[in-house]
Amino acid sequence: MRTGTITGDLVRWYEAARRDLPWRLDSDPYRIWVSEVMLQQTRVEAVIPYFERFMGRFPTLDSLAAADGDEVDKFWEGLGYYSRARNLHSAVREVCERYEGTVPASYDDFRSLPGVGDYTAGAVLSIAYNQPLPAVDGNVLRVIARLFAIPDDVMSQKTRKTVVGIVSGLLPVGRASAFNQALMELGALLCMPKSPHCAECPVAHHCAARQRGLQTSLPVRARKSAPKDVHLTAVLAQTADDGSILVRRRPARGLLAGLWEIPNWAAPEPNSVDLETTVLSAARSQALSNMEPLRGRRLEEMHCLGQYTHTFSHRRWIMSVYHAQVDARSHCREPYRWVDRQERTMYTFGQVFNKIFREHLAQ
DNA sequence: GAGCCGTGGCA
DNA sequence: TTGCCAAGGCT
Repeated sequence: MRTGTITGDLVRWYEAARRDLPWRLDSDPYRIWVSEVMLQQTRVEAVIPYFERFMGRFPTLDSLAAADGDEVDKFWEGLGYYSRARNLHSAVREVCERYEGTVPASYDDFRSLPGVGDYTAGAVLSIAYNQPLPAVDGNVLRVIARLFAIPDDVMSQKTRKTVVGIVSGLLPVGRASAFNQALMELGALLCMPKSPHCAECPVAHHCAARQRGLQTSLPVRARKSAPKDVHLTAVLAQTADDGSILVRRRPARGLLAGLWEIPNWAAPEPNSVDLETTVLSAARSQALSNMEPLRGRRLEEMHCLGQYTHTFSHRRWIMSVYHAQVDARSHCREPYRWVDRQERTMYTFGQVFNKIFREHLAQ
């Protein structure tokens, strides 16, 4: 293998090995921006179908700016980290108002938009405009930590700054786009977390970790704390006449902010020793007191649909789900709403609720 | 700095 | 089953 500088070897490899991804068809800064936001903490394979669908509906920055927020949510449904969609939506509206619809090339201007941090600002401006800015994500932290055998926790701000400095020093003027993408592509295709493919790596001969046999023990990352258990009771109320269900909008801030849900509440102390009938009657009385639209009504029939466990990044829901039948829709106000099967598909739910729908409601 | 904020794949 | 991970940002 012909060898040169890290930068040269990396860019040469990238030109040959780069994947054809939908956001690499051109250098439209809007498309690249959307892709970068979707890719935050999310795998490429998961993003591709979402990106295609999103760009089909919102092909231009203006079309996204003009869209209704609830519709944007619907196109994000299932991707997670929903504040990304809200921030992106609000940011493109700001670009329309303040920059005449053109993604600002100024780092300070672009970086100040909601949802745009150091990484995203560097990535979009380098990839779309070829600006010589570092774009340090998880891939780059790993690749650089190995190439330079950095033994420190890569999650710390200090180490991150070190890596930013190293990348800045390697950045080739005029090839920033290819270089930044090359670092990330290397992390995704060869320099992977578990078993790096060093034999195929274009910069293995530059790699301090490989020389010292440290390639699988680097980078060092602090361990994340385990998600905390939350016990919930949820009631899927449904009318006997047309099968409408009662849904509720979640608060604008916090977990699954602004999305819709099957009404639920903190379960009283979980006591598995209780008889089923005791638990069921408790859920019934809670449903009647906690769900405002059901207050003073009669539940025709109620039974347990099962227990659903859903793990978020920092929390685990253990949710007992009940089905309650009522004769017809009752009066209801926000945040509650009765929706029929067709209307339901227009609302955005967290995946745990969609799973319950899939398993218990006719599609 | 540390906690919050989703999801699905995989060992 | 559990833990780890994947192109982070906000408070």
